[in-house]
Order: sequence, then structure tokens, then C-alpha cells
Amino acid sequence: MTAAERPLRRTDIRREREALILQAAEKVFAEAGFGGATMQLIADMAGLPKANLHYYFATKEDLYRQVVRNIFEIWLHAAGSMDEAAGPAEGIGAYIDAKMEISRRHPHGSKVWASEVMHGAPVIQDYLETTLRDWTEGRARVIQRWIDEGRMARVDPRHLLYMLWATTQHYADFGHQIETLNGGKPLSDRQWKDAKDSVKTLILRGIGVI
Amino acid sequence: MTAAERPLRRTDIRREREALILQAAEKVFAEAGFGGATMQLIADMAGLPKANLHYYFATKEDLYRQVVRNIFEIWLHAAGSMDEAAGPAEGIGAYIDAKMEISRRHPHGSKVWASEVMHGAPVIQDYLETTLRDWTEGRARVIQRWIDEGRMARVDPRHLLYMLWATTQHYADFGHQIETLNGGKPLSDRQWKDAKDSVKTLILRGIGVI
DNA sequence: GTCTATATTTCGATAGAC
DNA sequence: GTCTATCGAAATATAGAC
Repeated sequence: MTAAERPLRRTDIRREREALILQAAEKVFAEAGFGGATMQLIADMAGLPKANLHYYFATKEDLYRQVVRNIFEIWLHAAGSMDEAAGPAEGIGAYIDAKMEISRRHPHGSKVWASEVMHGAPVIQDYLETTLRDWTEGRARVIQRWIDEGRMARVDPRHLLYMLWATTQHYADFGHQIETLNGGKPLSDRQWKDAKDSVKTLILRGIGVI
Repeated sequence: MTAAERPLRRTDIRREREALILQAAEKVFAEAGFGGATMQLIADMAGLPKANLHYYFATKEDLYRQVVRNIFEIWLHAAGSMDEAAGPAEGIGAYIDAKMEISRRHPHGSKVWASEVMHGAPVIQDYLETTLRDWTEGRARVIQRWIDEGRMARVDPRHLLYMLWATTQHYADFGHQIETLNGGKPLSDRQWKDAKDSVKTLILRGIGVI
């Protein structure tokens, strides 16, 4: 009996269902907001009865909290692309690439994150004050060192980081507006490459490394 | 009898009450989202009984629609700062100044707009397809002309506009995150000036005019 | 124009059979 | 573990006295 044929164990079923629900929830929370989302909508999108959601996630808030945390993990993972670089051009360039790729692959997650922060971070505030604050201070120090070594222009590291976040996430959070201004069509592969190149060129020239 | 002493006319009362309700609604919609906002919350913030809101605005959606349109008007008005400029440095610099000022003075409005677009622009889609599209095409042509005349670096005008919107609005939409990373304190006058200068320096150098 | 009381709907959550 | 039926709370909206 192969692994594929073997009936799923209890824990496998749980993992599978939870992932299915989380995926549906991410989409609904992104499209309707926390207040606008309903457990019924999420259940319908997941193809499960509503009561089933409450079996896996006690409350709507528990489900939402898990969605937000998942996105934060993806962010943190991508942040590593900046750490391994030898200098500003490679480091910041790679970070832009990674963030743009997340905007393309996880637009729903980005919107949920944006909505959460806009509403005062009711469930993720502790992460902002610990993990994000530590990461930001660490990266700001790296950028400041590059500046002090004369390897890039003298800019406030924090405002540079804000610009990196704002610009890359804009392609996910305001994707609907961009699509409308693109004649109602989603960006093609080529247009995504143009976007990535434009952002990288503008910012890398802005910090004086090209 | 002076104008100040004269009892308000019906239309004056209406204007006054509508403005009061709209101001309260903008704040509540920004902080809770459309779905999370309740007429009761808005009524309490305006200091009026809930039924009074329904007298001036038939439905919650009508009230929301008016809030979104008000913000859009502010945006359009600020857009003029770019039109009267002689060249890219003045035009784009003035536009950044104006947008940063709006982010500071109207953070609630900016968030309501962001939320509306993130959810697919259910009430403002027609404006995106007409007014915003026309404005964007017009500005893109101006930027393209500056490029063709060799007055700034060769960048995709649309992606430059997206970067301008993203970066300036980030200070309103993600103000809570920025405040948290600032030690939990709102940006001071001096820090707002630093932010504005940082954004302008980065972008103007990015387009090769400084 | 204002406001209390209430009708109506919808949602989150749960009980309990299978 | 799954799902139907339903409860109780909360929301939008309105009726009708003032």
C-alpha cells in the first residue's frame, strides 16, 4: 500500500482541512475585511458547512489571527534575502525582488496585513513591538554602516525601509487600481518584470548605487 | 441682527449636521472598515441618536459613498500642484509635498480610500475608470515629454506615479506601524519634515534631477 | 427636524443527531 | 469528525410620537 493510497490519518485530515479553511479565509478577509467577512462566506468558499469551521477554529477571531500570522511568517522569511548580501546594490535589489514576488504570489495576504495595520493592529501589535521592531533596527544599522562606509548615498535608513515596503506592497494592496489603469487587465508576466525593474532602478538610483 | 446671531436656516442646519456626521463616519470607517463600522458607533462619535443619521443619509452605504467621494475630491485638488510646474524637479517635488501634507492632515480619509480600493472599489469603480484614468494618462504624458526632452531619467511614467502614491500614502495608511517603530509616539513636526525630505530626495535622485 | 421604541435580518456560535 | 437546526446577540432600518 503506497503513501498515496493509504487512508489519511487523523492529524493529516486536520492539517489538510485547516489549510483549506485558511486559504479560503485569507481570500475572504482580503476581499471583505474582518468585519465584512462572514463565517458563512468562508465556509462556502472552502466547500464546507459553517459548523465545520468552528470545529477547527473556535472563533472567527482565532481564524483571522492565524491568517495574519501566516503572512507575517512569509514576510520574515523573505527578509533573509537582504541579510546575506555583500553590499547595498545586491542586498536592497534582492529584497525588492523578493517583496515584489510576494506581492504577486500572495496578494490576499498582503491586503489582510495592510488592513490589520490600518485598523491599529488589534491582533498583531505584539509582533510589531518585538519581531518587526528588532528586524527594522537591525536592517537600519546595516544600511547606516553602508552609508558610513561611503557605499551608498546618505539617506535616513528608516524612511528608505518604509519606501521599500510601501512601493512593493502597493502592487498587491492597490492591485485593483493598477489593473483598472491597465485597461482592466491584470499585469502580464512582461508587465510584472517592467514593474520590478522600474522599482529597482528608481530606488537603487535614489540611493546612489547605479 | 448679525449673521452669527441669526438662527440657522434649515439648509444651514442640514449642512452643519451632514458635515458633523461625515467627519465622524470618516473616522469610524477608517478605524473599523466598512463592515466593522456600525451606525451606532458613528452616531455616538457624532453625539447624535442613531435614527438621526438615517434622516440625513438613507443607508450606511450612502454615508460611506459620500465619505469616499470627499476624499477623492481632496486628492484631485492636490493634483493641481503638479500641473503648474515648469519642470520635473519642481512639479514632482511639489506633488510629493502636497501628498505628504494630505497624509498628515487626512489620515482617516486615506485609509478609507485604501480600504475601498483593496476591496475592489465597489462604490468608486466608475471614478477609477473615468476621472483617475484620465488624470493618470495626462500626467504620464507630461512625464514622458520631460523624459523625451532629456530633463529627467528614462523611467516608466506609470510606475513612477505608483511609487509616488505608494510612498506618500504609506505615511497615512501604515501610520500605526510607523508610530510603533517610532517608540509608540506619533511623528513630531521635525520627523514629518525629515520624512518629506527623505521621500523627495530619494525620488528626485531616482529620476535623476538632483 | 428629532428621537424612542421596535421590526426585521443577519451573524457568530452551539447543541445534538449521525 | 461531520452537519442540520437553532439560539441569542447585534446590526440596519423604520414607524410614529413629539
